Amino acid sequence: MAEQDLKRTLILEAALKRFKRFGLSKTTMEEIARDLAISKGSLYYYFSDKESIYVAVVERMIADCFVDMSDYVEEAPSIDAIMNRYLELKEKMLLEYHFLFGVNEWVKEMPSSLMRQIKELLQQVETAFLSTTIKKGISTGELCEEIDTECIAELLVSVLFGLWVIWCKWQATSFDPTDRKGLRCFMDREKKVLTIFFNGLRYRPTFN
Amino acid sequence: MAEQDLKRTLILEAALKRFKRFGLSKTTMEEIARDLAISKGSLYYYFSDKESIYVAVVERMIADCFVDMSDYVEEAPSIDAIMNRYLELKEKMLLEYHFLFGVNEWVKEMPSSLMRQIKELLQQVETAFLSTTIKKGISTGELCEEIDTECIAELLVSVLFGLWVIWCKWQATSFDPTDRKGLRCFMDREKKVLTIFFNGLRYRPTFN
DNA sequence: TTTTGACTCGTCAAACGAAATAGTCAGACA
DNA sequence: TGTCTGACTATTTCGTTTGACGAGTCAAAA
Repeated sequence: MAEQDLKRTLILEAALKRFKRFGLSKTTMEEIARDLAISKGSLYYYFSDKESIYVAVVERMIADCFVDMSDYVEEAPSIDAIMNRYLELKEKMLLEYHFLFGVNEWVKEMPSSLMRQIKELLQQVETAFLSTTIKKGISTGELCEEIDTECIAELLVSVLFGLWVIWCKWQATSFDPTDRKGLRCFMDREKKVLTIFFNGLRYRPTFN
Repeated sequence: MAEQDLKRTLILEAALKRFKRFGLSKTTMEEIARDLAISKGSLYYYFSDKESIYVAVVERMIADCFVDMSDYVEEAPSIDAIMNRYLELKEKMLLEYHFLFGVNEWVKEMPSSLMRQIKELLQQVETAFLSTTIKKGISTGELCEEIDTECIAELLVSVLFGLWVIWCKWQATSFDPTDRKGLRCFMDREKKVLTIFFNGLRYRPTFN
């Protein structure tokens, strides 16, 4: 049993390496198997299909990334501090996991149900994080008390996601994850939006 | 000369009717000509190509829509009032001109240079409008004085545009402009974002 | 000067075959 | 019994062809 889990983990690690560099559609089961010096059939012994490997990989990755963040929210001195660390994390994620998420595909085509699922997962985690952040802000008196936390967190996630999508789609000819300067510029926009947005949550929430 | 202008106007009106219902790619020069009971060749006497007709149509339409808004900004009692009218206008535009802008295409494919042009135009006008709105807000003391008006207006346009794109792309299976309920829901989000955003511009702009 | 309709040419989408790849399974092995 | 394999099938994807449609031209007519 523990043996099985170990094997699964090995497979996920090998898969991650491939997905990270080539994305979902450009890595084959054959290749993953070859990297591990096993046969393709074995992969199907541990995982029901390619999608489930992919989902597992992404889940692990997201969990890893956000574990630190969640811890940090507890001890952070202020909303601004949380935001800065959040932006750092996001920049690193965009840089490193651009192909894993298959951003290219999201931007061009109609999203497949799998991609919807991944996007849902990512946004859920992000919403949860922002939600606790807002709650913390309220408890420390930094933010206005009358905020519908969940709703606003979700809205903010949408805003950030939208900003990202149009960035990928319109700014460059095709989004180049290694273009540090472009990414910088994008992160700057995100930062500005976050700042204004949170500033807007401090007092007088006139929305209903 | 005036004769020519009249003819051009007639062509643009006929074209608008078609574009509005079927979009750019699904209306042919033949059809526009037929509607006017003239030959296709005549169209090319007045316009160099299909694109230039399309651009002219869109320019007219945008100008028509924003003329009222610009006037209203002068006399409006408050930022909130402007926003409400702006949202009304936008809802009407989305409902009526959804196909004219070819939103479907934007969302799916890589944007063509024509679509970039149209998007640029639209955003330019919208930025100008929001910019004057912000300036007005500053002059009446509603908003903080230290705002980089142009920059923030542009940012806000991006945010709203992003919100719209992801709405079209992810929410429904395919965006249905006649789905009043969905549109309502979307406009609500826009309103919330605008409210929070402008609230964030009132005091303490801690962004640099 | 304006209009026409027959003409060309490029584009795009359906059709199709071939190659690549996901997924299956009966049997081997420990 | 639990794990693994490689040959097998089924499906997806990709490149090519082809035919139709529509943009744009132009010589001639009004």
